[in-house]
Amino acid sequence: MRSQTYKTRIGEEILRCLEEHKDKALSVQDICEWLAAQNTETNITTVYRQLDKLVDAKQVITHSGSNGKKILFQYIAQNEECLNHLHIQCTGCSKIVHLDCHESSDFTKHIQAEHGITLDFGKTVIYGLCADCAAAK
Amino acid sequence: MRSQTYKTRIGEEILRCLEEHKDKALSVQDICEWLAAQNTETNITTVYRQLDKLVDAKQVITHSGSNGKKILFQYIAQNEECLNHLHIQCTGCSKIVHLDCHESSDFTKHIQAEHGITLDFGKTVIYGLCADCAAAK
DNA sequence: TTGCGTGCAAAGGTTTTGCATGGCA
DNA sequence: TGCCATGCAAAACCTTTGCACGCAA
Repeated sequence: MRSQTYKTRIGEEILRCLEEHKDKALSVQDICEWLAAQNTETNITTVYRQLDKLVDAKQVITHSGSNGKKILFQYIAQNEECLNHLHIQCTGCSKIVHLDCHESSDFTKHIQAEHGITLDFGKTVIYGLCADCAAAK
Repeated sequence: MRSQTYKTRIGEEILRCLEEHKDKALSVQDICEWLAAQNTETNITTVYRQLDKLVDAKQVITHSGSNGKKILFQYIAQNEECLNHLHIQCTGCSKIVHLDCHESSDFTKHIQAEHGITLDFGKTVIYGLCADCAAAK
């Protein structure tokens, strides 16, 4: 349990980075480089630790990437709404699509009712290719 | 491009291991230990290389685990049928459920038609808690 | 002043690579 | 015999941890 949290420049910049890339999947490396480009050089360790705090505070959700090697830190969940629907990430442009339509919630209910499984939206990322990337091929 | 492939004892044992655990997610470590238990001691490097070949040959699909650290090697896709439906892994017992019902294919079609995204079944694992594990809590 | 945040270095774990040797065809 | 497969060691990579110092409150 964390008793208190200080507000620091780096912490705020990381949040800003995540907010500005809400629909993109970022790696820790990406965040570090973005910070550097903003003249906020920092150690990668600090990024990891800040992200841990943000995850604790439920402001950010983390996943492992489809490549299996690097963990990708994803979008910011402002009022936890992202914990109530599925997400798709385009394997081409790594854009995130939020599935908050009712067909998806029907699907979720079906999984629950027929297969007995309660989905974990915070851990799941569905991969696919978006129309733009498909057209670009 | 691989010009040829030899059939070796270790290669066959790894396939057997995957077949016998079709509904479980395995780590490379797990496979190694299973082999050792079958009196087929081997180097972990060999397992990695065999799995690479199996992936090339589309006999196996690999994913990164939900924890984000270890890659889990999953089931074997005998005639690629697993590349045509989604999979759910229980975060409790790591059992794999194959979603080959038509509600799922309706969902897939919806994603395609309304969101313009073609799902990548080979890269996607949906996470959730199965009924047994939920009851055990 | 107190104690969390940061940076650096080192450790830990997983996966990949290089090279010599072994084994299938 | 010709190549691919294997084993061992080392390297590469990502993430975590320890410790001293800096900085917010």
